[in-house]
Amino acid sequence: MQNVKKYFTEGLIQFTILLSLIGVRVDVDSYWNGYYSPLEINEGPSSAFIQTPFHSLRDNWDGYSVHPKCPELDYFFASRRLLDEVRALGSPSRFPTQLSAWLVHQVPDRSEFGEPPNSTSSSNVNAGLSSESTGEETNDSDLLAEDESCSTVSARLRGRQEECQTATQLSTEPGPFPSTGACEIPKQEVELLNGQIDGDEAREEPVSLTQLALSSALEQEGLFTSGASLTCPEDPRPPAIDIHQHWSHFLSLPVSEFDDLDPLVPQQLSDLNADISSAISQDVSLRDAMVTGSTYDMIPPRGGVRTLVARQPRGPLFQLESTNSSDSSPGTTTGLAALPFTTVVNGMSNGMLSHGALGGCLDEAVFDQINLLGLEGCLDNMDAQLLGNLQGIDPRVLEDLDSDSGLSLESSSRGPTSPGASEVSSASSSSFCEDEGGATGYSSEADSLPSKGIADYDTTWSPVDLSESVWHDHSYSTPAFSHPSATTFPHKTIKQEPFSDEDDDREDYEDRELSRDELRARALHVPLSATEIVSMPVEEFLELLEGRGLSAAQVTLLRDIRRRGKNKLAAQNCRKRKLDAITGLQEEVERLQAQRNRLLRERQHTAKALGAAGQRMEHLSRDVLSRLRDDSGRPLTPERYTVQCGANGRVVVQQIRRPGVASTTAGGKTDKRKKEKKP
DNA sequence: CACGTATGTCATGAG
DNA sequence: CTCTCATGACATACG
Repeated sequence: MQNVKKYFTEGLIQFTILLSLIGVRVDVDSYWNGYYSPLEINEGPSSAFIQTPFHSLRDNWDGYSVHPKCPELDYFFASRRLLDEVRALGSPSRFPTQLSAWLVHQVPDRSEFGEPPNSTSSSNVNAGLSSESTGEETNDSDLLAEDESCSTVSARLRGRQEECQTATQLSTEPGPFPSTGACEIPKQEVELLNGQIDGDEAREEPVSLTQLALSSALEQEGLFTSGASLTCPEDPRPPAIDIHQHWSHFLSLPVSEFDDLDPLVPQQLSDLNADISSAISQDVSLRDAMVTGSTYDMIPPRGGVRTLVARQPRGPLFQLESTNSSDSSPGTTTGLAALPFTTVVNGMSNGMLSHGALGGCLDEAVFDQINLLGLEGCLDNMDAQLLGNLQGIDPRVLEDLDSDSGLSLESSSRGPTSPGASEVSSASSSSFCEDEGGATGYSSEADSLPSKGIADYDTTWSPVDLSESVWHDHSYSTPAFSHPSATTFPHKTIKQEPFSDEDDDREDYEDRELSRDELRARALHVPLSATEIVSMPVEEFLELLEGRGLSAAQVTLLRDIRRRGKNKLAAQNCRKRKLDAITGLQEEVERLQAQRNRLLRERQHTAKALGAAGQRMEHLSRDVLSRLRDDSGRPLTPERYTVQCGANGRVVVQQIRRPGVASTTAGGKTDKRKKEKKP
């Protein structure tokens, strides 16, 4: 009997929970106010969030003294707590919590319907809850994290319901109830419940509910439909627009139909999947557009977000740029200070270049330039053989210089013009030789400059400066500019590798490695490397320009070298920023895609749960109606009665209105029954 | 040879 | 005004 009442109570509670799930405020107070009114459910913390043993609640139930032996004790507490849960569910906006609450109640229901009861162990219950609430996606950490809050509430609800079940079991046990306080429920309430409630366990009841006990909920529905007749005059068929049918329709919707409930995500799952694919394709497009696989690889990092890592397309520069994103100080020489060293280290690590070999190349380059300038006399201690070899480079050097277009070669004839003016004048594809008839001239100057170059060198630059700077001046075409000390190491690892092991290519190597500006600088006997020219402070640079008695061509060249070097660094930084921005956007796209997938999984999970809730609610509604009796003692049929919630939150069993037939509200009916059975 | 990429350079604007 | 930086555009080298 107690099980019957418990079942009925839980059925009502679950029904109210289900009503709350669809946004209807549930108030069962009016239904139970005859038993223990007022139900101050909203007073104090909800029992769902208190881990108080139910034994302690027995003594503190709003002044009501409940006897521990009372068979209604479990029902009493269960109802109170479950009502608290219903109230705690609150607005429909907290749907996940509500859904979790419903899922919580699914578990004991299952245990009632054949699953092995484990309600006596809260740990077991909680364990079952975790597996229940998460469903088939328990291995999904995201969903677990998302459902953590819901699971917490669910666990509490489960705990409360477990207490109720425990109370039920304890109440059915023979002997004194193990409670500290005395509880007592009026006898008429027990009678009322005995008369009203029955269920599958009703076979335990002696007489009255046998017929109901013979059938399950669905069977009862058919039974009542066929044979039962209520005292209320009504048509045998429900109206077309029936709340119950409406609910049934709502609850009988397939899972996919519940997708429409989410206005924020109106698309169907199939569409969403298509969107995912499209998003992936867009991602790939972006990736392909911005970073081709020939140069970059998308490697999955630890965090799951792929990052761009350069495969050293032409040197370690982009590897440094792409990976060292933190070094994003725009254009600062300090930020780029590590470039030369990194380049050197990388080049050395590759084993493609030895310091000795590079030293030889540098020597050759130096001698080559010296030879070009006719400065052999200044370095008479150099290897004549090497110089002779280097002399063969001269024509090609000149050709290369001639072929260079867009050179901003400020001839001395134009005077020390501003960089812009010189660039405009040099915008044409005129060869360097042709333009450089003056101080910065190269080919023709090679022959005409020796004496002048020697003179300039002697007058403006010290031999020490020349030797040091020339030996270090190999890095203008490389991203290494900042640290002069690093110039002692080879800077050009990109193009050195193919030629480092072949002596025949040294000439080409040197020819390619030396930038045009460096060649010009050497032609003008500027012993400073481009790195030094670019990286030196502006004060020092100005002092250099003004204090050494440089010619106009030298000043112009120095300015251009500095300007171009600065601009080159700026361009590298700009491209680095662009690449970082692209990488960041790509990571953002991936992150959003992952979030979207997670939300889609959550939505799918919710839709499944909601569909199951709908089915459960339909069954529960029928079951509840089948367990109620009208004035004639006959069960209520879903065809003629519906369980609804009023605007005030009251749970009512409403008779289905039919045209021309007066109907009674369920609230009145409920109250009526209560009044009838609780005088 | 065409194409894509990397890099350097120039022009320009802003600080 | 000069210097520096950022950036688009263009040119060139290279695979």
